[in-house]
Amino acid sequence: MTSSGGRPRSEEARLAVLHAVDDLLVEVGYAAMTMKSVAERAGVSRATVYRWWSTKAEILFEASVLDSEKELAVAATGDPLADLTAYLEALAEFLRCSPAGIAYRVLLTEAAADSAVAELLGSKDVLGDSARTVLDRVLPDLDPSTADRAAAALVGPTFFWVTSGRDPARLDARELAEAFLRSAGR
Amino acid sequence: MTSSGGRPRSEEARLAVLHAVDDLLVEVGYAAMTMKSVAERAGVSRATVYRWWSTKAEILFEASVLDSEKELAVAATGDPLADLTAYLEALAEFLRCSPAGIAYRVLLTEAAADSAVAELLGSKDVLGDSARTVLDRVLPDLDPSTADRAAAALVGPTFFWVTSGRDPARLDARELAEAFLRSAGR
Amino acid sequence: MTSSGGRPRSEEARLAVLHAVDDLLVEVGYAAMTMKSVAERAGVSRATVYRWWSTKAEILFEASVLDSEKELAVAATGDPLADLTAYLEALAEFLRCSPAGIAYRVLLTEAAADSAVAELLGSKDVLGDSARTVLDRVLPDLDPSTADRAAAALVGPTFFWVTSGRDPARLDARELAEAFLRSAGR
Amino acid sequence: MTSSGGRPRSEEARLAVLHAVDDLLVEVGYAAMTMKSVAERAGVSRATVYRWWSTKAEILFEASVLDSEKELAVAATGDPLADLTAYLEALAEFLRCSPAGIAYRVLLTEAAADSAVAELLGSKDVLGDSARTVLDRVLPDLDPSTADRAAAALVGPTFFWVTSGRDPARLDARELAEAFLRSAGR
DNA sequence: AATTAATCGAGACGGTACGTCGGGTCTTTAC
DNA sequence: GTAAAGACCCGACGTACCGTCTCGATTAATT
Repeated sequence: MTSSGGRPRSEEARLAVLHAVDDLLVEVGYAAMTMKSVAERAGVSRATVYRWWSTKAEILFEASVLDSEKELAVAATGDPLADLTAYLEALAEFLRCSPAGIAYRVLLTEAAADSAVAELLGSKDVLGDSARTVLDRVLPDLDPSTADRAAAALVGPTFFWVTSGRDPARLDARELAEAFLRSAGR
Repeated sequence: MTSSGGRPRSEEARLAVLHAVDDLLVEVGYAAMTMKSVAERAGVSRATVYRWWSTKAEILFEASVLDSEKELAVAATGDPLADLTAYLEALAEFLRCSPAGIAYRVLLTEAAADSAVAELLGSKDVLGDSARTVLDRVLPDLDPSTADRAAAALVGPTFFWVTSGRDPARLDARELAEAFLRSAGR
Repeated sequence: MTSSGGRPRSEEARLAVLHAVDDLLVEVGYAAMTMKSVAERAGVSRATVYRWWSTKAEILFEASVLDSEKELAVAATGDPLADLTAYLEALAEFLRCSPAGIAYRVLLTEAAADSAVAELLGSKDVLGDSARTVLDRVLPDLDPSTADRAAAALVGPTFFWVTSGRDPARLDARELAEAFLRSAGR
Repeated sequence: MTSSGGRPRSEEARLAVLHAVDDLLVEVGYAAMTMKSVAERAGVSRATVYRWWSTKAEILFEASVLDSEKELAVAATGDPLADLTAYLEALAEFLRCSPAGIAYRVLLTEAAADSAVAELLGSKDVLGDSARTVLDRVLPDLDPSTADRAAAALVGPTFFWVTSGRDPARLDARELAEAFLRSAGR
């Protein structure tokens, strides 16, 4: 038997850690978010953190995936332009404000240098998946082999705008949606 | 007189540090690139590093700006499509391989959590400037007030593709250039 | 309960540090005996040293007190002159050769400039106590109010001789003991 | 000629350094008295300090010898007891308060570990010389071969009392002088 | 007077120790 | 068998002083 006897894992501790990571990320940033501070914020011993996660990145990834799906989901209206506009607005909000979104951006950069993080991210294409979900709806006859290029064309401008710290007020989701449809030949 | 007396700053040491950050960034990544390792790689004392730069980010920024301009410059051919294609190819290469480009991406992410880094980056819009230079050439009648949105539309897809770790071989600069011109209405 | 949980302090580490200061003091002297070198010699991390002692002086004091009592103890023979002679010989040996004695001398000097060290030393009068123990035996009717002056008269010449670096071979403990008894009116 | 031309050494700088050392020794102690702080206090560049002295100890020794002789000199009264009492009072004052005296005590301790300092001190027996000068006067028929033991008997108790941080008010120079004469057999 | 040469202040240089902090591990007791 | 407490070793942090060095500027004695 794998688990005979013994004290069961504390779900309370697990969630406390995931929330602590979200909080600390927006409060002090990735570099200053130490395993020690996570443990203290969560009211958990450091050993407990290490028992379940090896690195900051792992905790962050688990916390990010936990929230990203529902934050990037948009209701289908039947109108392609409206759907795309809603998605781009949700995307900007996600990247700019949500702990899950910020965590995702941080992990993307860490992945550039740390192959373990890269592999972690490869296991779930958060942004690509959400974009393709919307694209399947508004462009049902899209060639699957180029779907990810279309996703990049859709996500890219907003992603760059937010990531490069430009003024979010000057980001016009509707215009970007129109431009996307126009370039897609529609 | 402003600076009488004293041993002059060693330009040799300055360049050694700037090259050391470039090297270390690609070799071990941002997090593992400690001030100590920078000093040792540069063959310079830690005190000398701290004398001229406060943080890793400052060194990285100076190193990045040093190289970015010439790496992102493309010759004018007279053909809009060719110019844009060449630019997007240089951009992908810059972001994916160049130490200066990787440094820039790292700094963008750090800026999300560290306002000092954000301010640093605000002093020079490396990617935006290079994109606008090309846009001025191929779309001379572009409204200046929306030039940065056009720049984001041009840069965004490639930026996202590279940043999210997608296969560079499947990135088609010519197609992206065409899509951009199409969405721009020629 | 006062101290439940937690790993107990390593007595091994404590003794290793106390022995390391003894060794280093005689090998390289007080100034060159850095906290770093103490930790390395003891095979202990610097953090562990700092966890239990704030300064070199504190370690040295603990190490000194640990050994001084037994090194300065002399057996009672019943003969005053023999007892005093034996004590002065032990005293010279202690001050000149014993790590504990050298540590004590160093601390006395440091106390001149550092009030924290002065307070430390005030908590235990190593030399005075040992001298009074012998004096109680050989001069039982000594006025307690002047016992410390008698102690200074007994200890002083030997202390000065050794401290000022004079030839130990020319130090005659018996003669000093006789002179002391003579001046004490006995 | 050995020294043709060139700017002569600044006597002003020399004295400024010697005074700075005295001041700093009593203000911050030996350990905290860095070469840098000496230079700054003296209003002199560090290079100038290093040009003329190799170590703190050398500066301290030169400063100490400069003052010690006159501070330990006592007028001859013709009365042995009065002469000795005056000397012991001057000695206590010197060791306890005078920068030169404190410097001397510090150097004695450093000498225990640093042979260069020991050699420096061997070049001039400040305390022994002063004691022998007085002894020559009050005990003219003293055997020269045991003069230094007598000096130790005279100086020792006061030296120990002050060095071990005992209350100076309870130090009775006259009583010590009487005890010395008693033990010397008149 | 012009030259020469050793001095001076200033301050950057490569080192090293400082005392602190976070890394991850381990040991103990409590649940 | 998990959890909390906390000591352990390790190594980077940013600072300060070490002693050396390269400057430009000053200051006499020698040409």
